[in-house]
Amino acid sequence: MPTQLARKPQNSYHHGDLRDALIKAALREAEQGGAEAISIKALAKELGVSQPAPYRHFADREALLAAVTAEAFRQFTAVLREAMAKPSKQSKLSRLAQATLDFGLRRNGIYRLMFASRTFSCADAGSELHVATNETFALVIEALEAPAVGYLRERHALKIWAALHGVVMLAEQGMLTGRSAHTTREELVEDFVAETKLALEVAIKNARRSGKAE
Amino acid sequence: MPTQLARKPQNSYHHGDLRDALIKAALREAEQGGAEAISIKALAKELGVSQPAPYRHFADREALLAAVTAEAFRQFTAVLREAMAKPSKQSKLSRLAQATLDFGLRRNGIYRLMFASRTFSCADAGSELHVATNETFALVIEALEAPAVGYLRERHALKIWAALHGVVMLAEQGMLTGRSAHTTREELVEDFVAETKLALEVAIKNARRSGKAE
DNA sequence: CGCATTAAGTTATAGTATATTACATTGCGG
DNA sequence: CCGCAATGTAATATACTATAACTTAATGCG
Repeated sequence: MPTQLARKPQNSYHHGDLRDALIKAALREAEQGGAEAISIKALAKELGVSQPAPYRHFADREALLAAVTAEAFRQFTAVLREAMAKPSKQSKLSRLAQATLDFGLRRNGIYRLMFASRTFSCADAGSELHVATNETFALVIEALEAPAVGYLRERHALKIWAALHGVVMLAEQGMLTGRSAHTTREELVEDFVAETKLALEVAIKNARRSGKAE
Repeated sequence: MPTQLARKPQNSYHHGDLRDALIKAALREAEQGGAEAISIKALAKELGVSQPAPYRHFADREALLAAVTAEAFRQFTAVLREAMAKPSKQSKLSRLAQATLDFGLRRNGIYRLMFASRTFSCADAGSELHVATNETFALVIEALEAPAVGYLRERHALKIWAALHGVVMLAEQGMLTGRSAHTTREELVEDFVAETKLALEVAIKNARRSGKAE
């Protein structure tokens, strides 16, 4: 028998909270195999309901993936927030960066799911998924620990995010290992962190100077 | 052995060059929808052969994807090489970087296929796919226009590659547009190019100094 | 040249997935 | 208590991967 949630009636005709259970179970499946490992049929069987039951809660597979991806982003954000909160010798940005790498590699199936491209660009602007990613991005900006000077924070947040994303993606498929045995992933990430800090500092100084000059 | 026919004998029982035709047709399909858009069945129908025919040339779908991905990497490498070859005011690295962005966005389905993670890590070391990616990486190193000093070139090549990859991936799914309307993708890429040049220059200088000191 | 061998197709079929339709059950508000 | 919407089930259509068993064409060798 599938592991039921303790929340609602176990033996009843209705599941009780199928939608939530589907998302959680799908996340477990995606942990290893990414989005491809998520099968509506398999999830239904695991949760002890008929195959069409999930379609009461999600229009199609894409809709389920979008919800799962949003939940994954929320968990990601929570992990980053925790990493940034705990006291450490490292800077906030460094902790966020290393936590990103760690999340991306440890939970690589989920990470791949999060950036699987189709789901995000198909979702509309106000959607649950967009809200979730915005929160993640806000955290990256916060990690910069920089004052708001024009659009500089956003720009550098985008840059470090892109760079981290690239490292995680290349590392995930083993394109890093073997190319340069002398450089670890962590070192690459720390390089990007250092360059980001430096570039941001310089940019802010320039912006202030030209701002005063006006 | 007779040289392969460029065109298929249409009336013949045998296709003539089904393997190659499959790869080319699959690339066309992937252009829009990525790896998911590649269906053995659909390809067979399009090429006018029975559904199981492709299995004479590829053990399973994964094997086909690996071959298609390798071909995509070769095309990618060719595009980069061309961009680097033509005379320009820009540096080689800048041209390679912008060409990467352009390829990644214009042919985004193919680009996603190339970095779809599973195919690469499943292939073994000497495979066609690994050879193809190694060639791409060699081109990135070449674009740095730096002397070989220890593992510095490899390291910085990895960094710029990861950064570019991150920009392309985020841009592809629309995670860049809307976040910072003031910064274009091209500017982000150029930023990374500039930082890479600077960092590499400094690193080489340091390495030479400490090398002489020893 | 005749013939075995093999590469490269074919039809038929099994297995699994998504998704739709029509019907059944439950619990809740009026 | 009744109506009804929410949520489940059964049955089914469609699509894709993959295998098995058979057929055809080309090749190489005595």
